Amino acid sequence: MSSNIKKITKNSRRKRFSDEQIKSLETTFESESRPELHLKQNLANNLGLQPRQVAIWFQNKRARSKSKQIEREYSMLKSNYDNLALQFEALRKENQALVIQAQKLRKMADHSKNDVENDNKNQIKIDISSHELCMPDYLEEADVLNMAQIAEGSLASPENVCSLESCTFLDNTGGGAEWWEF
DNA sequence: TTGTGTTTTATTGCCTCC
DNA sequence: GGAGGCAATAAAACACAA
Repeated sequence: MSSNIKKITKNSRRKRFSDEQIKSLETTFESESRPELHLKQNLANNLGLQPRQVAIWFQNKRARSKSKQIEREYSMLKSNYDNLALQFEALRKENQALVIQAQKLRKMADHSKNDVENDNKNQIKIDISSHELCMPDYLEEADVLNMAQIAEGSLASPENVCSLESCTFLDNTGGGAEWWEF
């Protein structure tokens, strides 16, 4: 900025526009943010301003409007991001739980596979109270289990009799397998 | 009252369009 | 090449806490 212009600026003591002037400019801006020359000249005449001042006001107003719009968009994007981050964290935890569950199921599946392989050997021995029993082909695992429980006298009533499906045999990894010794 | 931060008016330099 | 727009910036005016 030249010193000449600086002097002019200092001497001419810039004043803020009146409320009425601002209101009129704002109203025009709402309908036309880039008014043509003749409209700016009309506004200047009506408001007692220089056309140059009106042009500068619109220029500055467009800049303010643009930066406010950017702020709004930023806050919207930030809000969306925060929501997505929350959803991501919830899904991450759910995924973690499912991975653990899958590992347990895989272990259980491995145990079942071993059982089937051992069935095929056609020789199953059960060690109950130091007695060793062999399980014939026609016996199911549940039958053997029930027999073992009966042998131990653990079945106090008929309702305690359970099948393979209803028992927790497969749920306790390794717990039920202790009954079998091959 | 004064120091400081914010808002508003104005300038400058660059770019695009006709 | 001139007119007009935009980004960056200066500087005056204003708001407000200490």
